[in-house]
Amino acid sequence: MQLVDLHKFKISCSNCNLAELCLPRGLSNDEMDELDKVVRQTRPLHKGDHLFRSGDPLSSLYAVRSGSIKLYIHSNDGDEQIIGFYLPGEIIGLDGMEHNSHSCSAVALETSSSCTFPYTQLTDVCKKIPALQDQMFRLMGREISYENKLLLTISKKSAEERIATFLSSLSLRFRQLGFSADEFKLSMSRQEIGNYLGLTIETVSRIFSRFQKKEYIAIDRKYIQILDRPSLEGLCKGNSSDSKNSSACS
Amino acid sequence: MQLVDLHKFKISCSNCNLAELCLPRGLSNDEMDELDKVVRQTRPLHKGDHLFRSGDPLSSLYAVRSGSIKLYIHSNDGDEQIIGFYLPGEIIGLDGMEHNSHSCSAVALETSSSCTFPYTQLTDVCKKIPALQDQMFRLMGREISYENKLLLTISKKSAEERIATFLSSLSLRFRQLGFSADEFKLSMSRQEIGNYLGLTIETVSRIFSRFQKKEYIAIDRKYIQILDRPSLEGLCKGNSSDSKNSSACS
DNA sequence: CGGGAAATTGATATGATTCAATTCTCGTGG
DNA sequence: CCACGAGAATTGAATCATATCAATTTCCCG
Repeated sequence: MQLVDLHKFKISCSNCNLAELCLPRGLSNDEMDELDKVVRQTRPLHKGDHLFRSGDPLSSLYAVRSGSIKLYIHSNDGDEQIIGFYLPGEIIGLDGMEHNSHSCSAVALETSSSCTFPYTQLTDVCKKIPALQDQMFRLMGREISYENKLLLTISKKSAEERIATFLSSLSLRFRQLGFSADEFKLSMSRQEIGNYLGLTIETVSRIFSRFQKKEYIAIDRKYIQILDRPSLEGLCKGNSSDSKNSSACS
Repeated sequence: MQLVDLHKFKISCSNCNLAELCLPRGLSNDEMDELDKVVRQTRPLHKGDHLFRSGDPLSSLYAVRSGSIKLYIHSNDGDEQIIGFYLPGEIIGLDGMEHNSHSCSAVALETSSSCTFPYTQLTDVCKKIPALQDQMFRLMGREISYENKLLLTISKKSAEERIATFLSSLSLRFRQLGFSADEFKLSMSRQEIGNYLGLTIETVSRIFSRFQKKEYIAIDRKYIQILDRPSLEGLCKGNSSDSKNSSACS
């Protein structure tokens, strides 16, 4: 097999199994062809590789295709805050649309790949395809709602509740991707989980141990199993130790 | 003067002194006329009146015209989290674009007025006017960046730093509106400031007292004066290090 | 005026952090 | 292939920042 054969692997939204979760959601076949003219593949990212950094001009938006990407900002006195962990089908770079330059940085947590949508071309296609504009608005609205909820979690919840919420959210997203909701790998370190949730690494570790002792979860290094979903989701709502009634815990 | 005379006061972006901060930013005169066909006035809101509530269908986006509006969400166990305080020229309702229904509630902190942009009409105009779509994207990107910074503030900063950041941010926004940056009225209660920043009312009160003793500020009930801006801004190193318009905090 | 919510201030409690000491893992090179 | 070293994670003890509890005081608003 020769190098030119790689052309066969040209990224295409029409053939992508993530299309229904991702940018092309809601597009007709013809419209998707238009989007396909714009989308580019990106070389695979290795753990630690940056997709973009804070301050870079906004050349593109990106869709995670495989693996996972973390977004973070830093303050000028050195603090770093992780904004989110992004899984396949999720769009990153939206924050950069304010000033046409990225205000956060994106780094791969593991070997990952992404699709690239050059920004000016993308907005041009949006102008031609109303359904794409609608979807862009939806995605940005989702990002805003997501951060609203995160704000509530960090500002109002105890350490246990934050971690329960984090695990429930991951679990839900894996299910939506067709993976197991009860058993998955955490691609981020305890340090990163703590940073994201406004906790120290020690607190994260202690709470994982506590959850394991209570048999809410089983955790081995990076691999985690949800054993008692009702209890875990009870915690998301703030009920200290009530294992009854559960509901969406995003 | 008769009631019909009120027609004279039909809201119009073309004549609005906030146009450069608000949705019509960057539009030509012709384009602004298109937007004017869509914008509606809303009856004045009194303190405590809701513009919309969580769960309401997204009928419109709103621009604050005068006064101030707070947005908040609540969790299913009753916690409430204030997401932001919105001043004239700022757009609210964007979070509802995910599911076409509001995920947070908007309430007036004082007598306020707003402009209403019926959502379907607005997106239709966006499809006709590329510059308006661009501006919508910018505004949504701004909202996302704003929440990123807030997340950092709440998750990584001490109580003093959070309050200093809050005051600096308000001050900056008042200046951009053409009001005094050094002397203004806090339209929100201590309770609401605390809720917004993830602190209790007692902590907020104590820190205001401390800042006053140190002569960073003078505060009399709702009226506040910035006396020592450098010290205050020294306390809020926590804002994102974007080199562009890095004026004050957040 | 007068009642009640909002704000202030002080004393105490506590959840999470910090400091410290191991233990565990994994990648690397001999 | 194994041993080694360094980072990651765990666990315990002490500390601290902020919350909670409690008591006034202030100041709107009716």
